[in-house]
Amino acid sequence: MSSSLTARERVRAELTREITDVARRQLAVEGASGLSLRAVAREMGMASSAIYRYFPSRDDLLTALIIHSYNAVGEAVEKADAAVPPEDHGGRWMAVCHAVRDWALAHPHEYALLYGSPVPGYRAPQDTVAAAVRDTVVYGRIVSDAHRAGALNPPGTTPPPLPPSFHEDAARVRELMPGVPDDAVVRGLVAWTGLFGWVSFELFGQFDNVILDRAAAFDHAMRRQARTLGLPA
Amino acid sequence: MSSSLTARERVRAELTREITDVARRQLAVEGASGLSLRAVAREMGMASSAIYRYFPSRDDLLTALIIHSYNAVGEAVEKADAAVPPEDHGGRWMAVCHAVRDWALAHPHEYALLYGSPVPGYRAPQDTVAAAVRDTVVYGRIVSDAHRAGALNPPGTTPPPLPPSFHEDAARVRELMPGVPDDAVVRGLVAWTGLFGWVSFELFGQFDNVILDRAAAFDHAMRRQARTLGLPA
DNA sequence: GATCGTCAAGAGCAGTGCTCTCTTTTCTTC
DNA sequence: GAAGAAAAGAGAGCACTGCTCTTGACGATC
Repeated sequence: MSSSLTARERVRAELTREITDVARRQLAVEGASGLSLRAVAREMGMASSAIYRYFPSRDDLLTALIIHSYNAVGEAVEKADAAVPPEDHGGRWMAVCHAVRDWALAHPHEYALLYGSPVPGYRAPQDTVAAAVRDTVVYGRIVSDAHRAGALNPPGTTPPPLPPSFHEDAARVRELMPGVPDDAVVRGLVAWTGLFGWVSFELFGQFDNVILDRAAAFDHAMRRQARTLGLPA
Repeated sequence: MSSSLTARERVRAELTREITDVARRQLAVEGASGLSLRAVAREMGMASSAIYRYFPSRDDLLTALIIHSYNAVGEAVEKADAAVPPEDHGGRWMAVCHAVRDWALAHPHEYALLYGSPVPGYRAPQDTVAAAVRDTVVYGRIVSDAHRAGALNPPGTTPPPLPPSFHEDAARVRELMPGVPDDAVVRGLVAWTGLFGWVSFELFGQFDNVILDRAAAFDHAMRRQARTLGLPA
């Protein structure tokens, strides 16, 4: 076992994992601004300076947590999508919506870290993007599948004309949803941002004292978004 | 002048205003996490402890800034709405959208403070809500006006059935958009959260390297949202 | 004119991220 | 197996933070 891994490398990997685990627990309780390297070190019974052997700065530790969280929500979305018959595109969309919301409600501070204000100086190194798009990849596949199956019906009204510059932007988005025409791309973007806009409003307090049956309202709103997208739900 | 205001009260009000001004400048540059009471005191040439005569804690100062920012975006939305003929409901909606986005782009850290993650321990005292809904009040008036004018046409497809519990929630929302039926309320909510979802995605980096002509894409997306709402734009 | 409330200032506490130095442990090479 | 190199831990210390407490000065009030 553990071929070509020295004892030192093994304990280093183990300690790195333990640090992120402790940090993740602190993040879940206190939020990003309450995450403290010294507190992590204290809980692990080691000197605070020793942490810097594993993470060169607090921001690097935060970045690790961000990547972890992106993967967590991405995995939740992947599982939710896989549990629905592939040809039921509307059901897959709803499953993704609920997966995002459920994960956000279960991990509010982590959701805030991903989709709220960028906390520290400023970040988003290149390492994060691969993990960051995992959920979007799933979503793009749903839209693409629906279009290929001819299930992506635009709403009855004639759409406003597309700005000429959007064609290039749509081409970049199309890498995630192959074959989908420009007009469906913009509808896809509107629905996707609408999902996160709703979840953020709910999580960040904008619905307080207004919307009380959050689950029901969310479910209905996302069914409406499905119509915008062109899916029956 | 300044009847019934002693000299002490006047200088106190003046100093309070100056503190918030300095803090607001620091917030604009550094962001909420970089706002420091000591730095504010330093810039004003006074002892850090003296600040506590005016704001009992850092969170209280932040709350004052939050209220200020809510009023700023509310005022921008009000002005944008007032500049469009009242019967042009679609134009008013687009004006509000662009007002929100323009203000957010001009004051990214303040936008993050309002619609991003709740930064410190947790806040939102009752004082903020009056200021927080100023923009929503304008929006509600547009939807209400459009409905009264018979301009709020639902899309062709038959909507999914409303959950029974939504009727009570809709009643609360209806205080901001009198007379609007339940189904239009939910469409109004979807469009409103979609606006902020899009702006947040743009501001918080989710569109980086994907959407480049942000202004054009935003304008088109909000025109699409107008159709969802039932407005021609 | 004495009194009382307000305000500014300074010192100090506990906490933070981070760096530097020194010692200990572990791995590699002879 | 011993010697040298590399890595890891520990501790002190710097500059910073929010916040509290005490002390002294000023201005309004009786």
